[in-house]
Amino acid sequence: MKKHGTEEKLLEATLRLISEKGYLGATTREIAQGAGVTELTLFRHFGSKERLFEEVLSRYTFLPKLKKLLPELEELPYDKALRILGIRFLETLKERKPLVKIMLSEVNLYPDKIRFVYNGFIDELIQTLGGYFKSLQKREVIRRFSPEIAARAFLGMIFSYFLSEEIMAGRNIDKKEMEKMIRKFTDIFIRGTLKIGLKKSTIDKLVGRRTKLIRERADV
Amino acid sequence: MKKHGTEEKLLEATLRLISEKGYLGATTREIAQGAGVTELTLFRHFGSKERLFEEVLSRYTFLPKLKKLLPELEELPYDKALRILGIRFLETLKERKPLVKIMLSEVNLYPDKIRFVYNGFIDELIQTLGGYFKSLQKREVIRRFSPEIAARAFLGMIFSYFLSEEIMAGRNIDKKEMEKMIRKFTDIFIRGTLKIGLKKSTIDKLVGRRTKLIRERADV
DNA sequence: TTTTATAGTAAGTAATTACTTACAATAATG
DNA sequence: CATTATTGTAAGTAATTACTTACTATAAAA
Repeated sequence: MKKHGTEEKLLEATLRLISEKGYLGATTREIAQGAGVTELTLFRHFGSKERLFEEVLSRYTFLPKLKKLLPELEELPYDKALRILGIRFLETLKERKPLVKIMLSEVNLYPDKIRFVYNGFIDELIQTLGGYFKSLQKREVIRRFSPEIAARAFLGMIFSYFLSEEIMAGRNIDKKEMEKMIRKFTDIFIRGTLKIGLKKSTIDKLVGRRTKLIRERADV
Repeated sequence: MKKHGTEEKLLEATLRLISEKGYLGATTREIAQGAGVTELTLFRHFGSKERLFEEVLSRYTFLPKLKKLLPELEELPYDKALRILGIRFLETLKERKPLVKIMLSEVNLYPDKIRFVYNGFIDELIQTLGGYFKSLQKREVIRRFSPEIAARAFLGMIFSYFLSEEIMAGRNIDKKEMEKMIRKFTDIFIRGTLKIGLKKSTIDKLVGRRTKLIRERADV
């Protein structure tokens, strides 16, 4: 008479198996077996495979714990704040790896359901980080640029790294490597966003552009 | 008596349907129908569904046209070179969108086959871009950092943007928006990598770090 | 003790799947 | 014209799928 435990086990097994074999590849029989119950029990609790899947999506969301990190960050130096945020982000991705896998492989089959989860996650993230950038711009620590685009850039570096290593290559990013990569990413990003008195001519010279010429559009 | 046309049509239908519905979701009947032939014709040509899929993977690879772009880049100013490369990269992703989708959603089902395609693509890309960075480091345009990691960072920003917009949100990135985003990404990246005489104390002050204190490790 | 909620056993449903077999139609090639 | 390669039609295979029905077992709650 342990209804609660049963549903939990079913949901966990579903998350695991669908993330491994995809929605169509994970059969209800397998899922039930993985949860240690009968297939019939699965249907008695969730009615259909699709409803079970929906339950998984609504239950295992990404914790928005990054949001409440924002006030703490404001008191830290810029570089350290970014590093902490980067590491937290990467840790969250690792924790929620099965969910990330599901989102990537099931967008086509269930666009609405997946996008709902994805947007809730990404929007919040970009807003949070973008807000942090805005406050730094007011304090004249970093220069003027679109905070949202910069947030995309920063998070994008990290996510692609995660995708490449953990999802595609199937490797495990350990803590040491993680910190090393985040350090290098943030290093580039910080110098790229800092408000330093850089004369345009200095950049031009370094970059190898002939300043006198009429600037042509990037006609690629 | 047009064998060639038949196989081509089958391969194209396979690429399209698997990218839309996944390997398990795309049935041989549908694929045959999509190619305008009988299901039997499909099996006569490729023997099995899996072999047909393998053929698709080996045929529609990412063109390594970025590699031969390298010599041209060396003659351009740094910022323009990066922008061109970024745009080319994004264009390639858009052209090969079905293949990207397949790679993302089928890594779990066919890890080896997918990783083969993926690695061939990503390695070449990182090597190419990394090589470009190396030469710029020799010419003292940009500062010292790991060229491969920087390449990952740059490409990662763009890929995540593509993933978010085109794959997850299902939107189409038009040329105008594409150039705008690439411009902003490269802007951050270039300032982040340029070799400018930046004193550590200047950075520290801006960043808000108290330089006198003992530097603590990023104990996150 | 009786009831009730939750589980299991066992058997079976209809639909769909990848794939096959036997045979006929067609059109280019020799 | 005869051959040969390619496609089609039609029917069917065995396996698997999500899901159902009828009945039993068990343990907590009443």
